[in-house]
Amino acid sequence: MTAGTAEQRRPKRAAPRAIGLTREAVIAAALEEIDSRGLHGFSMRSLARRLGVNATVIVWHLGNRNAVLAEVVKAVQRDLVPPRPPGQTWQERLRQIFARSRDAVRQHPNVAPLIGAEIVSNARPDLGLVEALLETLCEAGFEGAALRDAYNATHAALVGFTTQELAQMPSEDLAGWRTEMQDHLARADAKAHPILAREMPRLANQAFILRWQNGVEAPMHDAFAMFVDCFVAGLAACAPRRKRGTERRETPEA
Amino acid sequence: MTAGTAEQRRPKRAAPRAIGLTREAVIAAALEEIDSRGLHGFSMRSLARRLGVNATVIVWHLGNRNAVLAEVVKAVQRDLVPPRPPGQTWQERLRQIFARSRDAVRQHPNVAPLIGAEIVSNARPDLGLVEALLETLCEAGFEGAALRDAYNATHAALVGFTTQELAQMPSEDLAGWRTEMQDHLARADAKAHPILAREMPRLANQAFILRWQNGVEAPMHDAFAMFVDCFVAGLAACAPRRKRGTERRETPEA
DNA sequence: TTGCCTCTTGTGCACTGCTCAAGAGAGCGT
DNA sequence: ACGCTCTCTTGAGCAGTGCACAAGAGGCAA
Repeated sequence: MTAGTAEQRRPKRAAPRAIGLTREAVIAAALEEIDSRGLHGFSMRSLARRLGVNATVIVWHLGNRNAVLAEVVKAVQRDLVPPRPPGQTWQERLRQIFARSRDAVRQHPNVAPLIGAEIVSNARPDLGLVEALLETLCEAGFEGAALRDAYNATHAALVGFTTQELAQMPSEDLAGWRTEMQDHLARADAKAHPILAREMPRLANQAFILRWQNGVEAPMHDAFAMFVDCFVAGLAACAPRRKRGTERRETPEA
Repeated sequence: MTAGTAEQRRPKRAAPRAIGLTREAVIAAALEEIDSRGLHGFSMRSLARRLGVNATVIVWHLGNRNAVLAEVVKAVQRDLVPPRPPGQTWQERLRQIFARSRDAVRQHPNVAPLIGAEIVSNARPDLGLVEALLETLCEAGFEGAALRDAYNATHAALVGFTTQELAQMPSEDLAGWRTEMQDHLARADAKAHPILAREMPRLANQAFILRWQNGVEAPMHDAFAMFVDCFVAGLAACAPRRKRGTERRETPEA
């Protein structure tokens, strides 16, 4: 409650007490905590312990556990949209944003589920990303309702792949879970699933559903590349006003 | 521990005690509990309360909270792959699986984050789905490493959109969160985000990042349709061995 | 009868998010 | 110098969590 207003009021007055805990310090520590202990191991108390502080003060500064997480997500997704170089096609622009988005999440893989599966991450969102996507899709020829749908499809693709690539591992009994997973694959019925059986050496631990490590230990670079290729090519094919795909964008002369 | 083996051993012996709780009953009740109370509100104790049973017995039967969730996910994803009608193109097949997958999750939206963002959902996975996707992609012309990548891209698309469409709402202070969200959008800087400002009426609560309801209350049918269109068209464009897209599959003569 | 095996219950531990008083200290008006 | 208010911090406490650990109830076989 008071926490929200405290944000802007900060510089007006020096830290009244010795500790001088700030919003920013809490957010930074929270990100560290999630990076090292995982989302499951993150708690208000553990965060407070890291800061050498009583847990209640975090509630006072941020207001809520969800608020802390929302801020962490925001921090991870900072600077997703770089300045656009001249002459960049909309396809290149889209690929650039896709790549940066994945890179950002890969640096903090434990926050992936927040971004992909909890709407909390939308609190105080980065409208710059929205604008950049809209701009790119306008250039591709979408407008009106189709622009909205293309935006949604693009955003889903932007977040969807990485969220799954970095899906959370089970928090307890990891070793047991892994061997159980491997056993299950080894016992797969080759007659019922002939293609799966044939391709198993290439798929085991390298494909969704068939893996026992997530993208942190077993990244899926090639699959991501193909995913982006497919999606961008599909967008170009679906764009109502067909532009020549490789056409350069007019460089602004100002 | 003993729980895993108890599964097969069940029919060997009648329920020795009055209650006669079964694995299946627990899973069904867990799904009901998640449907009605949400994933956040689901706990071993609340599940036990619903079953009129001590919480420890659930641990005995299933072994773990994660195990319960894994079984729930499996139940939701049952029968994702229908028998394939003759003469169905691979594109049609893919669309069919996409549609069924979304429908299945939409019937139990609260489990969406488990499917999309937690690898727990992969425990004892449905290999039938894997085989169906592989078969379809083979038909599209993918093989070898490209087949693997195409499979991964397809699976990411299959789950990614719906996971986000049905992203979890914040569990507490929902009304306050919604008005805050709307205020934030209303205060958007029209000069910094001109396209966003122009399209706002069409985007508000109908687009990712810009909504205050999730897919349960504000479904995104059109966006999903475009997403699938894009992806399938892109796959066709990326397939190494180009097949004529509308070509009918040879009906097996057996 | 004795023993075992399957299922069920209660208790207890360490932990969680969050609320509610109760301060400690700085700055300000008088 | 006095209190006063406002900002920040602390501790205790509540209802809840997942799970481990006995301990028992009842059926079955020897």
